[in-house]
Amino acid sequence: MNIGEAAKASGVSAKMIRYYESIGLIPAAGRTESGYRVYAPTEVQMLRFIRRSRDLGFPVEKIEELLALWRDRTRQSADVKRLATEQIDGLERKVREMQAMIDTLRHLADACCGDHRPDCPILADLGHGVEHGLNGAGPQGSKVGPMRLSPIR
Amino acid sequence: MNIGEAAKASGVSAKMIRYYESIGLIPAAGRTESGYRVYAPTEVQMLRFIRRSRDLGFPVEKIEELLALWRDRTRQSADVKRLATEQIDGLERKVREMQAMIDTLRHLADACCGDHRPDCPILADLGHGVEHGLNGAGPQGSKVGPMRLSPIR
DNA sequence: CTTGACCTTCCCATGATGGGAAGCCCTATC
DNA sequence: GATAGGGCTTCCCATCATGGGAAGGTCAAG
Repeated sequence: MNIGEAAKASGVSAKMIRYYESIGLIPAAGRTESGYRVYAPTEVQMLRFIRRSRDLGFPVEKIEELLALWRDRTRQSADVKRLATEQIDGLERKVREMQAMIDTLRHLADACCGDHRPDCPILADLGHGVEHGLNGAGPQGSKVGPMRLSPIR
Repeated sequence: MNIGEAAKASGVSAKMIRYYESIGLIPAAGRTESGYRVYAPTEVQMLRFIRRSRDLGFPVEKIEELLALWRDRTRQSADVKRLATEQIDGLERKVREMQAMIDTLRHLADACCGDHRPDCPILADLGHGVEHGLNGAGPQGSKVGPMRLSPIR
């Protein structure tokens, strides 16, 4: 099985397979006499493992740990579960941040009539940087809200 | 006002101010005789605009458009609103993707007892790549679900 | 005049991925 | 057997927004 076939079978692009090898996430593949990489079903399975982990949002660094646990017959499932719950927590944090952005944006967009006239509360907010009253209840409204979030990245 | 003061006043780091200037997002700042950048309140306001737009998740490319509309007295608020709703749509798409990951992960984590034993449905799923039965109802369950998502990025 | 805090430019790194060039290899077809 | 086309190899570059740091100039307070 050469790299193209392994890529198709695993869902990981040939480019990424080489990359994963270069950073040591997977061991160096065997080679034919002419230098082509050769993959056994075991290695394809490992690539599928990686692909699936990526699909769940795990960074390569964490996938390294997951792979180590996968290979370790004496692992403790608690370690795996911890990685999973940490991943959940990280994703939920990002979701909360983005949801806050969405809430602010929707509030602003709702206030913008979106016609041919130039007046626009969205630009007014961005330019002025004032409180935008997501809590319409008045001046005693708490200052909490979807503002000043750390960037997503 | 030098770059450090402008950074503090706007919430944009000096490093990023220089970067924004280098990519043409903001016009080149004035200079003192000795070469220090000088910022007027107008420019600080523009930086705050950028900072706030970034906080709402807008990429620099879109901020360029927002700034252009901000400066354009003959703009149509519909254009601003379109940018905002596109941003909302993009964020919501990402939230949905992440929520699907969270759902899958939570399902797997719930099935993992997380003790000292090596048996782990999380690793079994990642390694085997099988259906993981989010719909516990049986074999007739639909195949839809939080699988094979495009990466977040 | 020295010291420390600031400024300047320039280079490098991130994380995961793709694009592309230059060159070798393999297979099928003529 | 020659040739064409597709696949493989390595190497470099780009992304996107941000930070780190080095080398060197500048400013203000003591």
